[in-house]
Amino acid sequence: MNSKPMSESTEMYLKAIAELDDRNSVAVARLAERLSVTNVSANEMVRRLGEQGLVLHKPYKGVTLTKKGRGVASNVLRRQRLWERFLHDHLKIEWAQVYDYACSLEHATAPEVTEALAVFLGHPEICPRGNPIPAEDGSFEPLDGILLSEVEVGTAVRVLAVNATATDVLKYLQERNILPGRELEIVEAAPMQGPLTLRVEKKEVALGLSLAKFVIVEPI
Amino acid sequence: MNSKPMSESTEMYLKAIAELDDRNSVAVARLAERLSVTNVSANEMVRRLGEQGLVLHKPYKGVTLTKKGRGVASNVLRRQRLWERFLHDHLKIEWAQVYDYACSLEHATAPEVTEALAVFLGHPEICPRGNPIPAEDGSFEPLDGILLSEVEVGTAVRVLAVNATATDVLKYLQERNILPGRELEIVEAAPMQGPLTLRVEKKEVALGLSLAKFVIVEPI
DNA sequence: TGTGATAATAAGGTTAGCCATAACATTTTT
DNA sequence: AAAAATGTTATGGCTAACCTTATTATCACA
Repeated sequence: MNSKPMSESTEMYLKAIAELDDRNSVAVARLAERLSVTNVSANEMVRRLGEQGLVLHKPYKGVTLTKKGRGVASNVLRRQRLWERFLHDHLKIEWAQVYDYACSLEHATAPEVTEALAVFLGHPEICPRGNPIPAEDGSFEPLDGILLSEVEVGTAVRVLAVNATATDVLKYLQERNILPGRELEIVEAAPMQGPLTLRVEKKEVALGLSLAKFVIVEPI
Repeated sequence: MNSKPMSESTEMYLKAIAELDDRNSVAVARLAERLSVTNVSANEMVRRLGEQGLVLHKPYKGVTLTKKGRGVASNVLRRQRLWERFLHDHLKIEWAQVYDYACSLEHATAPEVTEALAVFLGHPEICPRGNPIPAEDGSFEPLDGILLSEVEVGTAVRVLAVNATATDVLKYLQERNILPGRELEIVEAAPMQGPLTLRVEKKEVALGLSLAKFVIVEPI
């Protein structure tokens, strides 16, 4: 086993790559953006991660997790999402804030605690945001849904997951009832990358395309 | 409110002082010992804490928490001990390991999470090691017991709390059933700072004086 | 094919928290 | 009161992650 403790920073980078990754690679600039660091810092860190064999960086082509890196990332996601469940279901913390609080806890959680937590929670399979919780061995089945931003006008869909992580974005979506499990219909899509108009819970709401990219849905 | 986030290191120092403190002051060397850093490092850190108004350091006389420092320390202890309760009562984690795991979690816990946890746990008053859990405002009533090392031979006592923090020490005590709530009798005290012989749960066990100093008891 | 946008690297700086070694100050013990 | 033990400060060094500014490399498109 090569389970030397990873630094918090390392874990955050690997997790961010896993969260952004569409099974392909992630631009270092996207990474920098999500982690709120400069491009230069992200590049430095990516180099370090590469030296540790956690990622593969092809300059100008993006970063990919190695097998080892993916393992660590799954593990982080598992801890993160188990804590999300606990905070939401048992501590009754507001949906939009759960991600953020869980994020702090995840780095402070030993394997034994993680597994005890999983048992306590009854081995949940998805987190409050709708994402699958990786198993202890890192495996999980990816959601098969499509981005809300790519749905045709007139379609009725059900929200599978919300992939945003910033609390303010989550709050915004929560206020508009765009939450896992809810059903909605695309009423209109404004031209020129304009906002969508959705019918949610009998009300019409407008949603910018960039936010719609955070929402994963399936047709119903 | 002066609640800028304290660094993990700062929290650990303040907590250590609070845990060692007999309402008086703590030698910097004791602090260094408990935190496993060199004396030089501890002195440096104490200087920094002094500059922030968290402690008072009288050279050669020890460190004392200021009002502000004590407030922060109480807060850390509250988080620590609430997590201990959770890990022990709900996650069923072994008594001796709870302190250590809780220690990592405490630094990653926002006030809102702390209070939600307190509610979830039903506002417990003592941690699994027997120590009082400070209230949200930092107040708590100190235990009034005496050190096991100072009890007269022949006395029967009840364990109130175990003040050790190192997992191996806790394991050692756990194996010998020296746990909060247990009753025991001092059978013999070897001369020259020698070990105590105790009767615990009908068995006799020997316990070195330095370990006995971790155990707080009350006569019965 | 050249040009503007984007990505990467180079160079030098900052901070917190640690380390070792050595000198100096004080307290405690003899 | 001197010696031994202990505590403190001074110096100089280290590391991980960040930063800024400037330069260079590559890509993508007109």
